[in-house]
Amino acid sequence: MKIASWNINGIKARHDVLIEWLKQASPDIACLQEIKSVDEAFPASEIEALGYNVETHGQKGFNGVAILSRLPFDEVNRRLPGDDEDELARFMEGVFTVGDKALRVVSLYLPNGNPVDDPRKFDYKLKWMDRLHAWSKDRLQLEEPLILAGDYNVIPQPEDCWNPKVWEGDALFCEETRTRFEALKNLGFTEALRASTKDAGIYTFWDYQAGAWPKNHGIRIDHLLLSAEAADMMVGCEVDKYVRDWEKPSDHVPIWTEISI
DNA sequence: ATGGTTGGTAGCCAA
Repeated sequence: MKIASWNINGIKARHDVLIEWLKQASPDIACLQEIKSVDEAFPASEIEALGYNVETHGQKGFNGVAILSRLPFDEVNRRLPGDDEDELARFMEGVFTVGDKALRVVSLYLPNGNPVDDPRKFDYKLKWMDRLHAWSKDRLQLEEPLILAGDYNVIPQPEDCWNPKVWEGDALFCEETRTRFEALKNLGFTEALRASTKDAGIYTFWDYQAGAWPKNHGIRIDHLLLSAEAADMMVGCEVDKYVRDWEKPSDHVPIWTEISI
């Protein structure tokens, strides 16, 4: 079973590119971020025609996540618990049945957090990470295959960006952020890409600005975290870098893992 | 050091 994550940067602008990628990559489950659409306006018909069930958690203008799945949804849970005031659409969980097993897949869009001197941004990010930690700790007690897929806005290590000096002090790379990402993994998650390769210079995002893509000035911020039960079944993990060269690309590219469930 | 681009939206904000 192939499970993917992709920040598409707007479903309206990316619809045709998404359809083409779904046809070529043929994921069983695709977690999308930054759909930038309310649920009622999400263009689901062509996606459904390719055999996908579509569930969204959107809002007007920005943010918004979705899960596309060939398996029927047993359950959909929207919003990350821990702050009733948080209205931003950044988190949803789909629950599926595969054979006699439950499979849980989360599509998450972790706050960017910049600028770090603005508590509405950076503190919000850190608190959101703390909430994700608490939610994950709880879910792991189920001892089920669980995959946290999404745009984490976290550069885990210096080798995950072109030039670490540029990212010093940035909310994506600073100590508070990286420490929390490490703590999340230490609950018992396996980072799919790093279980597949230790190579430096693998990126999932290249800024639209300043020729970042042709210069390969990228960062690795889209991640798949697997519970032990999912990691035991992992066959591989890859980044669909070729999509960044298409017409009207997202600034992110898909990342996916294959699990033998 | 600075500037650079895209998407959603109708202001500029978010990235």
